[in-house]
Amino acid sequence: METKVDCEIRELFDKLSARMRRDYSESLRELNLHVGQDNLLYRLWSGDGITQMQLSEHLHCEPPTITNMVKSLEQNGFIYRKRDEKDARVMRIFLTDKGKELEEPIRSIWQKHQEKLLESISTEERLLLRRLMKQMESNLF
Amino acid sequence: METKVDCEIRELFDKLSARMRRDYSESLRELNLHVGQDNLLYRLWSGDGITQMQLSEHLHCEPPTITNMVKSLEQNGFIYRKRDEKDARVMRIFLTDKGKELEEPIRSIWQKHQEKLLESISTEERLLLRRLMKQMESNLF
DNA sequence: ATGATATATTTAGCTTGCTAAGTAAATTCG
DNA sequence: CGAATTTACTTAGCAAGCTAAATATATCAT
Repeated sequence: METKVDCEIRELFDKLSARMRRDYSESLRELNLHVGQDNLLYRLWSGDGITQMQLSEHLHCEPPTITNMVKSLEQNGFIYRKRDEKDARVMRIFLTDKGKELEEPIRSIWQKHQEKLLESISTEERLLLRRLMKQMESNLF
Repeated sequence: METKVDCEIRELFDKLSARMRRDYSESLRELNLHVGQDNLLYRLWSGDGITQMQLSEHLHCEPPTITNMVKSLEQNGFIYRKRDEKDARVMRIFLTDKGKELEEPIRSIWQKHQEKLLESISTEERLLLRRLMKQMESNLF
């Protein structure tokens, strides 16, 4: 009985996150972006010039993943890389104007999807949901 | 204020699903499996011999993705493919013994992760969580 | 100072996931 | 019956994400 509930939660979570990913993917395509790149840009909006290592920590993904994402974003003119002056090992990542211009449209896409996701869920329920998700998050770490 | 809650839910959801994916990935590696392959096998346990098209619908992913997953699982000896006798276009997918043997260890991995995820969350809260997730799911479709 | 170790990034190679375009078989319709 | 359409799958090519191993620079300890 309990196991069944848990299992449905696992399955639901799986289905939901896959579905959200696909939906985001579709919306972001209009901006010439891939899923995940929005999160990287988000980090840069709240502070340019951080290192790939810092991005890797903030986005919870491995350094080679950052290398690839950064390469792709650079080729598309959204960011540029500059070697650190003090430490020649580190690369610092900066937004181009083109990259800065994406903040508004991306935030608007996020909001659109959030609204759709949380439709017909009350404020109290949203708060509860957030609490439960924070609990789950701390369970995993 | 409301927007902030929504936004945190989006971010939390993102972080949680990425984290779960990484954790599953690590556990499944011991079985020589990749994340996602477990779900495909799960479908087959509840009924062998379905077509790639049916897999594609059940797993909510595109036919080329199924082609790739099936190819990889076949090369590793977990499944085999057989052309349909009536319709030469369709491929039917079957479990090998090696594939059938994975059911127990995979279920046990799932359960282990579910327990960790839902630790310290009461049965009432789990039920509520499930309801909210079902609501979100139907919002997206 | 120099040899060993640690850190930041890259490269190679894999799978999941996608789209667009191709192939082959079945079905439909004139 | 035969041409057009639909259906099932494959191929090619891309990005996210991973691991393992390579490279290059810094730092630490002797």
